[in-house]
Amino acid sequence: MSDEQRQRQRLEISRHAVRLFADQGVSATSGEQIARAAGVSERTLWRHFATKESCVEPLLAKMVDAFQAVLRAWPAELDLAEHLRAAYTPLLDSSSGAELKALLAVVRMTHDEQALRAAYLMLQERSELTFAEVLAERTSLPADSFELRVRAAAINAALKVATDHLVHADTADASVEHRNLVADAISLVT
Amino acid sequence: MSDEQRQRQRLEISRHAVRLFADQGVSATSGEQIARAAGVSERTLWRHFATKESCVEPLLAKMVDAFQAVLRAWPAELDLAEHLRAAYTPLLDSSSGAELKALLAVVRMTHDEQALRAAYLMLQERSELTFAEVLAERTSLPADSFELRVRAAAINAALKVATDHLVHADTADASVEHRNLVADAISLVT
DNA sequence: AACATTATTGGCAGTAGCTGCCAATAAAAC
DNA sequence: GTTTTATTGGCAGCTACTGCCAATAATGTT
Repeated sequence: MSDEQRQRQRLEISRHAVRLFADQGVSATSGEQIARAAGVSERTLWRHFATKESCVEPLLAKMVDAFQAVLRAWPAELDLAEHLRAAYTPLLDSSSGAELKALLAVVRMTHDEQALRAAYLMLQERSELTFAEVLAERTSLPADSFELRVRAAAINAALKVATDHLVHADTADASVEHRNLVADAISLVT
Repeated sequence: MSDEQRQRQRLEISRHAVRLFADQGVSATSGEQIARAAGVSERTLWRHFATKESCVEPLLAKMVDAFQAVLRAWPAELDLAEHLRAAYTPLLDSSSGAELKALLAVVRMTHDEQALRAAYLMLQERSELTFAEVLAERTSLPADSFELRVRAAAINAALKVATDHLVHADTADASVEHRNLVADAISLVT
């Protein structure tokens, strides 16, 4: 229960941080500002996040979770790309349109602010690990095998490129576009 | 010419930084120490590197360069994995055994020190871009195409996983082992 | 309901990574 | 040999972050 509270608070802080980052830029936003906006002392802010850039993590993690859920629903006998095209509508489902816009805004910001990009890549690598776990359940591969890790990394990389690509030319319906890009990318590496 | 001098100095600083990092750990090493060890003022250190972690970049870039050279030598009609198995001995050629050990030590350190891992991932992403350029020359794919970027990302991810895997169980002849791991990994995603 | 215990928070002081600014020195151009 | 230009160093300063202790809130016990 206590842990759940903590996650909620982290997400709350994350929202404020992302809004400030989007409004003023990352480097122009101080930890003090984030703390004040979130109604918390600076000291506890740093207890929740190691760096100010990592404040975006809880929000981004929602995207990762959504994708992970799709992976979990993947029947082992089907082609992954096809499954994605059929079942991948998680962002529209699990979050409001505003939230999706915020997510894309963060990813877009990572292209200008180096430190934020680094935080983004760190999160991606964590997601790679969870993808590997899911893959281990859905396939016959051993959980700690080299092949599994490579495949998880490839899927992760495909997801990253697709997301970056979408962010640069964002269309009317980003969610549908993202689904297709991800499916295309993954069909190339599997 | 001036730029070449600059690169040399960066590499020189990088060596000292890596040695200090390996000896005392990253967080226990201060920018002042790095500067003093490299015989340069702290101010100019920060002119050369944006963060102390990024001091490892010039050294790591040598590994990337080596791999890139192998990619460049890839005949378009051959299977990439086979080509790698035949032609991939760059680390032994281009650098001394001590330098290879230093490289692996850095990669190993990235697993304990978060900030260093972030710097490592940033470098990897830069290498992804250069891989894409080389691929554009060696294949018939358009230089800025989505498919090309996905393939470059997959190769990059495979290289990363293979390197990480090697670092955890380093054998007597790391170079040969690395060649095989990279070739295996890439054959899975191409 | 009152009290003891434990976890979470805040304030304060301090360290260190980094930046801007100007003077000093070195390199290059002429 | 002098003017110009690029590189370096020193200093001051900001802020991201940490350790430490007190305060408050949450939780459990009787």
